[in-house]
Amino acid sequence: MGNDYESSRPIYLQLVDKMSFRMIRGDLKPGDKLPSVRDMAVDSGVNPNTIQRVYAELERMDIAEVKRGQGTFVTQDEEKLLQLREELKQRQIQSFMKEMNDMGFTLDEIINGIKLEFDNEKGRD
Amino acid sequence: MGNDYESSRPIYLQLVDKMSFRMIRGDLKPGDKLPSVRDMAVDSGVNPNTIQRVYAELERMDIAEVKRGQGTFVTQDEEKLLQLREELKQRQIQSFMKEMNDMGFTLDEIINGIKLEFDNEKGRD
Amino acid sequence: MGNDYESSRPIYLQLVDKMSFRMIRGDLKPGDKLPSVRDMAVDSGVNPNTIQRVYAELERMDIAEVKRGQGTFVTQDEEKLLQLREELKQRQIQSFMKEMNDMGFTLDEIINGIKLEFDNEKGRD
Amino acid sequence: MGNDYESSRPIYLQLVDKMSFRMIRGDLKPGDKLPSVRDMAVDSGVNPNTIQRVYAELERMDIAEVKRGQGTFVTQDEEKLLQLREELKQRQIQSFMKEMNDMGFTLDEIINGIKLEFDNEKGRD
DNA sequence: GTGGTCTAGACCACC
DNA sequence: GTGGTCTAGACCACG
Repeated sequence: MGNDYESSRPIYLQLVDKMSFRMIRGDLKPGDKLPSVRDMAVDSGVNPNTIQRVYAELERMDIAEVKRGQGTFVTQDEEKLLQLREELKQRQIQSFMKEMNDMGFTLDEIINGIKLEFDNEKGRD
Repeated sequence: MGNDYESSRPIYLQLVDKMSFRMIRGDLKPGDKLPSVRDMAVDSGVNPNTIQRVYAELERMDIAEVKRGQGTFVTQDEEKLLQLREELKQRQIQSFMKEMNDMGFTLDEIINGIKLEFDNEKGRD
Repeated sequence: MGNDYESSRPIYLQLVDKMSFRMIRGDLKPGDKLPSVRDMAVDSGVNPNTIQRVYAELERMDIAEVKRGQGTFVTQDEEKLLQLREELKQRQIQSFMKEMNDMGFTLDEIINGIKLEFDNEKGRD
Repeated sequence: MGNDYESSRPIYLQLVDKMSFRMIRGDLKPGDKLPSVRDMAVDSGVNPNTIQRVYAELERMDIAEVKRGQGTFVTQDEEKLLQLREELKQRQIQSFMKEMNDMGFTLDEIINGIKLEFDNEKGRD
């Protein structure tokens, strides 16, 4: 039954993640302007209020700044972005390692499996 | 009211995972009897039909065998369990690596982060 | 309540067979939409859950595809259908031959009897 | 009460079939004595009245003769047995061919499939 | 006792 | 509208 159900994590948080990813990847650089609330609402097929909430959350995380009348921008504070990058990395790794540990996999198995997967991915390019 | 959103993955699939984990960890060994449908339903706080579906799925995966009137048992075929273990490992790794790749982390960053996390975990024992 | 249960083969499997037959006969062609779960439930005088199980089984057999919100469709993979056709053919033949063998009929008797029956059928057209 | 009900065909008719099969196979030859009603009732785990009905039916079919005080015997009339054999053969074939026809198989496909199955069976001896 | 099937009716996610 | 999940409770076959 090819069900996805990837996660019922609230849409606004999914969008927060998506924007965070773009920032720490460098797709969105310090000082870059984010799409307008209205544009992003249309692009995401979502209510503008939801985007409003996304931008508010990004500002609360100190990685975006809202300038009234101009729009929303990626923070100029590069340090903040690096910090977020590290946090996200370790958060992902921690939950991954907990699961793998619960299933009884050893460190070697995990690292070998990761290298294998990495090579496979590279091969597909 | 007070929704968790912990995961909307269907309960029956969560339980399939849970039982699979126990088998590949060795908590449940080949030939072991699984709890009766009704017992597990009570233990899991779930309807017996849901457990029935779980056991049917485990049988479809060839990792459990149903003996009518006697109960449901872990397969005797150890090979099947090892196979499942590898599949689950690579499945977990694949989804993890996809996410990390999307966030722009390098292989070295990931492996170093994992070793770090592993040492921290060990330190807590 | 006037239950039939004419054969003790579960209703959902009888319906799986019925749909399989229609597909391998070509009454239902690749890409054709199957009746909605609710419609078929009414037509068959059966609970929608039973039909749901039928469609899940057809999908598991890779001869139907579920498109969420749109309906259930015969697979586009014609190869799969031909494969199923062969399987069903040999399954029917096997159970027939077992019975005939139990009754002590020879291969020649069987084949001659079949040709005779075939000619009679043709004659009735 | 160890009831089977495997098929909902009445038990007495199932037993009639079973005895017929033995006769046309030659396991029971013309003039052979059938088990006593009481013995067969015990063997079959069935009420003696049911066996009474079986033997009555076999007599009605002219393939068994009841001799009061002596028991029930396979008919001496070999012709009758051959006739029954033909009837059963054609009855089986007819229902088989109807099914195969409904599924859309050609005569050639059927005959080839049967020869294939026959060779496979022989190989297993 | 065991698991297997089926119904009735509810609520959800997707389009 | 579509299918997917889950509950509650019934009855069945098997041992």
